[in-house]
Amino acid sequence: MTADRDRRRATIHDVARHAGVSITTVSHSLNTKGIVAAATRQRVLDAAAALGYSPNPIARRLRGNRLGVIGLVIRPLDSLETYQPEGVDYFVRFVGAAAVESLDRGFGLMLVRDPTKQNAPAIALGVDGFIVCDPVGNDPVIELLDRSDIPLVTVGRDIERPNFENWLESGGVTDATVVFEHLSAQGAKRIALVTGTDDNAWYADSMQAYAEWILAHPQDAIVYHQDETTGETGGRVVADAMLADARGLPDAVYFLTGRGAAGLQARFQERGLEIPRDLLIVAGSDAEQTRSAVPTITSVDLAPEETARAAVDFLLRRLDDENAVAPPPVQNTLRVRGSTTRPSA
Amino acid sequence: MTADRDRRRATIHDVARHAGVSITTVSHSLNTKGIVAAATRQRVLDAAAALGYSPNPIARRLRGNRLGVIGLVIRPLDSLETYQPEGVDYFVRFVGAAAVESLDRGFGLMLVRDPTKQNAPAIALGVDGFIVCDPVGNDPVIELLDRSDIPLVTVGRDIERPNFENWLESGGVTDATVVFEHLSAQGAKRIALVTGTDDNAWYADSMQAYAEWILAHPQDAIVYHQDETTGETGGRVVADAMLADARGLPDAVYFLTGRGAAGLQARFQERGLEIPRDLLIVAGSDAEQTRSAVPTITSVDLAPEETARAAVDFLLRRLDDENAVAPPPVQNTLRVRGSTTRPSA
DNA sequence: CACGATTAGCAAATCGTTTTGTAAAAAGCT
DNA sequence: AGCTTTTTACAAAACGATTTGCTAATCGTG
Repeated sequence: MTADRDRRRATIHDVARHAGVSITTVSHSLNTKGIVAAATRQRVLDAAAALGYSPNPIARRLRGNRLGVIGLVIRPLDSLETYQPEGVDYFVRFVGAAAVESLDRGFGLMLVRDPTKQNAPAIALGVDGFIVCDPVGNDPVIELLDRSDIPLVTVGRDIERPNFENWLESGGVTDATVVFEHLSAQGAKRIALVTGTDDNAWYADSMQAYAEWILAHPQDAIVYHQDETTGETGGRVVADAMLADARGLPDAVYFLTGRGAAGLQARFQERGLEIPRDLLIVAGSDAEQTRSAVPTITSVDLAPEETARAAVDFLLRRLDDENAVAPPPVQNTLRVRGSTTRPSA
Repeated sequence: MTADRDRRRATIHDVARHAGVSITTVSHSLNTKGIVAAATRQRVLDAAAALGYSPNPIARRLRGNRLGVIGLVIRPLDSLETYQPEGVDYFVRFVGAAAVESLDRGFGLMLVRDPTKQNAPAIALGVDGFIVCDPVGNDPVIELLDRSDIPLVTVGRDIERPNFENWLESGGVTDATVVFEHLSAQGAKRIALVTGTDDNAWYADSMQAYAEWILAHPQDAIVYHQDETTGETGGRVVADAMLADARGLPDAVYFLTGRGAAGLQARFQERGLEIPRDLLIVAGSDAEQTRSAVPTITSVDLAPEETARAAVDFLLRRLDDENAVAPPPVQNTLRVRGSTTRPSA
């Protein structure tokens, strides 16, 4: 089952010898560079085919060419000490779609941890380009890649880097406004917002949209921040905090993380509230927990697949043209479900 | 925001010049090879730190060292003309867990399409090792990697390669037997088996277990094969075929793909059967569709996360020790749900 | 002080490509 | 024939590391 002869992979030298020419001529023939007589070129091609030769991508890259790999960093997963993506629906779907799109375009997709960390695989800085998903403010990963002259594209902007332009919109002001309008249409008068604790654009934009909404529709500002890594438990904690709040309960909650929203709903139900009769709930990202909760929870579908494809496409365009411009934002949609559908309506 | 000077990344030569030594000494100092005076070594280390030097992984790899990347090929996704992983629960979870485990061990995980195909990224053959998930019989990918002397580990064996030993068990004879026993305990007397059309070990082992079961518990052999890429639609097709079968309906169906099982159940319900009263259903792999169907469908949990971690660990061990031996099979469990739970029971 | 053993450090080869510069051969022109 | 131009092909220099010899310098020891 092992290689019959211990013959290593054929190199350009083998092809040259086999065709009776120099390695220069081989290289030129294969890459249609330089000037090579048609007959010679054919001879080289035949020799290459006979030997099953394919150029070594590593050697090629060393000389300055492309490796055919793009790196993907998912920041929110990164910041955790122990990577724990289970149930993090959005990222799993994002990775899958990004992989497919890259592969279809002839690139491998490499998943990498924060490349600024010491134990990061060294190859991280050898790839052709990077996609950074949901960077934090003044993200050191952007800093590093930028300094290393590696093209990069982010999904969601770095809120502390107004001059950085290579980013795609991913959920933002409009999304949040659509949610508030929906809640309002369902009769909500006191809307609460719950974000995570990361310093990213998604949270910042949602906060801003909330502030603007309140200005136009006066009510108490009810905002909670809950560490996104706490998942459903975190949602329960927020529910308890709301129940203990002297200002009284809101009549609608916009919880940005899907798992958190599910935990919040479950805890409120345990404490005797009926959803959606007593309280409306919307999750800012769709997740299995929002789809399988009872009642099912209205969620923003952030369209991770489409976003991933757009990100890969944008990066690949930038590889060829440094000045390629970002595509228009991906259209997200609100999936209205049981948690905001009053039986009467 | 761009690099202030167009200073490229520092090389070993820069460090050597800065420290006033030769590049040999730099290399030796950094890798603690050779013999270097403590003072010199410190000087080199300081210079390297001052310049922010880190060795170029590509150059390193060219000389024969490790790249720090492992490749992952998911065969069932590969065989499709258009990669379409949506809803394929098992693989998405597998990829996520494999990525985490690799990253934690200092390796990047690169997703690759069938590297035997022409348009595959060239780098595919430059990685340190490969994991191939669910190889088909006499898999050309194994052939290629083996010939290229790239260490590889498969999840599920290649059924036509009895001598190939570097594989992990993934669902097999035991799983299927457990399912048949469960169905039998719930009163089933005519069990049908539905596999996909791929030529892999999972299907083959299930077929064999079925054959053995029938031998011990005489009944008609009712076996269907349905292209796994057809998803829920495929499940409906099988249901219709069973309804049209002159031998009459089975009283239990073991459908290996989760989406297929969900489609089958839905179609039977449309045609007036009540599940589980009239027919028991078990899915061979868990999926969102089996969890959210009504009733929920009993499924085998193939433990993709644990399997992925075991595969990465096995491969990494084999990188260091060619003779490392495969770990024991991962324990799968049967998640009993509504589709096989008779209210009476 | 002479001698072998050890310690330090360097030049050069190597990995497999691409690219640059140059020389030889062929062709074109008076 | 003698000269310039165009073709064709090659040798050699990158790319950035690791590793192999080899030469000095230092150290013990009798």
